[in-house]
Amino acid sequence: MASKAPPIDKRRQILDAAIRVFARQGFHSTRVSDIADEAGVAYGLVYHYFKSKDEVLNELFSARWSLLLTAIEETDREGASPRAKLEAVAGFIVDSYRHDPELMKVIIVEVTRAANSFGRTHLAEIRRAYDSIAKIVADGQSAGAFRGDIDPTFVSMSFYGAIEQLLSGWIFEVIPASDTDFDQARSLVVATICDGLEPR
Amino acid sequence: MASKAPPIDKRRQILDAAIRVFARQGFHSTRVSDIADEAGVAYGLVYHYFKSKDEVLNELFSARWSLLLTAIEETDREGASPRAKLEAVAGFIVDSYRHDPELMKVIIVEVTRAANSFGRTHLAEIRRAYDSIAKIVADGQSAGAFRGDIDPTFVSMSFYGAIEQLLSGWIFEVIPASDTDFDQARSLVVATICDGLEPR
DNA sequence: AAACCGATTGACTGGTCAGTCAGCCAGCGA
DNA sequence: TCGCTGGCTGACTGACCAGTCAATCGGTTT
Repeated sequence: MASKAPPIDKRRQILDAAIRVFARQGFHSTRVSDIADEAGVAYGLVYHYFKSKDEVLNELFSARWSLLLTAIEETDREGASPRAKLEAVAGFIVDSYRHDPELMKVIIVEVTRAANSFGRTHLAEIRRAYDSIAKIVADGQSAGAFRGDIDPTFVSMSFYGAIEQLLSGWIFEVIPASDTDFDQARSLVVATICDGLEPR
Repeated sequence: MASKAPPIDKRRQILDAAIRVFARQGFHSTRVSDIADEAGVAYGLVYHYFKSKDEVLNELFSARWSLLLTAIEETDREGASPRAKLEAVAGFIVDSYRHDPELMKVIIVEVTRAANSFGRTHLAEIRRAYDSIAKIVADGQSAGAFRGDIDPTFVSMSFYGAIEQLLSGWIFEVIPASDTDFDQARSLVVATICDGLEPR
């Protein structure tokens, strides 16, 4: 019987359509009617499932970002070497892009880098990622694996900023994006940061 | 006599007002009337000096960015060590923020990181900065000062991304911003990148 | 078969601005 | 003194679009 199938279906359909349209046109220049058209659904239905256009983006961001936070915190708890932890974090972010470039484009361009609009709304969630990375670095310093004369917060921002800039480069086709490039990028960022961090 | 003083005056007044208002409210949520009010000038005068609201931002960006490009290319031509060159580039960007935080906030938030709107328009100019940095790295590799197994483009993106993320942290008060922090940040980014880059 | 109910539809409205334009005013040259 | 020019003014308009809502549809319960 599975009586409650349809509602979930259409809602998901709208979210998926929104990813495609936001990625293509950007949040500000997509009309709600664009989302409805792309989803093959009536205009009003978008408002049946979501309070506003903003809420659609919020949901897309929060769902994905919480996966990322969980992955980072999980990695940290697993107790590998600090360097391996950073490698895992970089890997997860890069793989997120590899797996669903359109969604990651929307998240980075419209939220993470849109600090004046949606970035503000989600600042606490975003900051949690910075903090988790900083914690990995700080623990690495306590354990003597990283040198202690650098502020972990600075390192965390640089590390995340470097990764995000590489993603942006792929997103806007400033730099080539093949599977090889993805793997190289991950090692590069970690190697660069760590070889600068490790005691000499 | 200096007969042509007034026109330049008001135009500058509008640009300065725009910096303040864009920094405070963001480009999208400032009305042209906000700029006019802030400048103490009639609404229509903005359109006397500028073709559109967009053109005001374009002018702010291009004027400042070309200074940055000149500074980078100048530094490169001066023939110091590759590491010193990168230090100079990082220093110039950080000093730009220290000197005029509001303008740099506007440039980064509304252009550099707004790759879907103004970033697109100015992509070529932005890319020139990446390319200049990549050239410094590539030359460093040829000279044997940097190890050669890393793509200069990747390094350039990571380097710039790290700096921009630190600026964003200051702009949105995620990390503290004192003179000491500025100096530390500059050395940190360069130290991290270079100590990872230099042959061991 | 009749009442009911949530999903679905899309025409319509209200508010918001970017950009226009008709004209004002101050100084200058004739 | 009288145009004349060009910086300057701000009320107005046309376009755009998020969000509303009254109506319809299809299935389920009584």
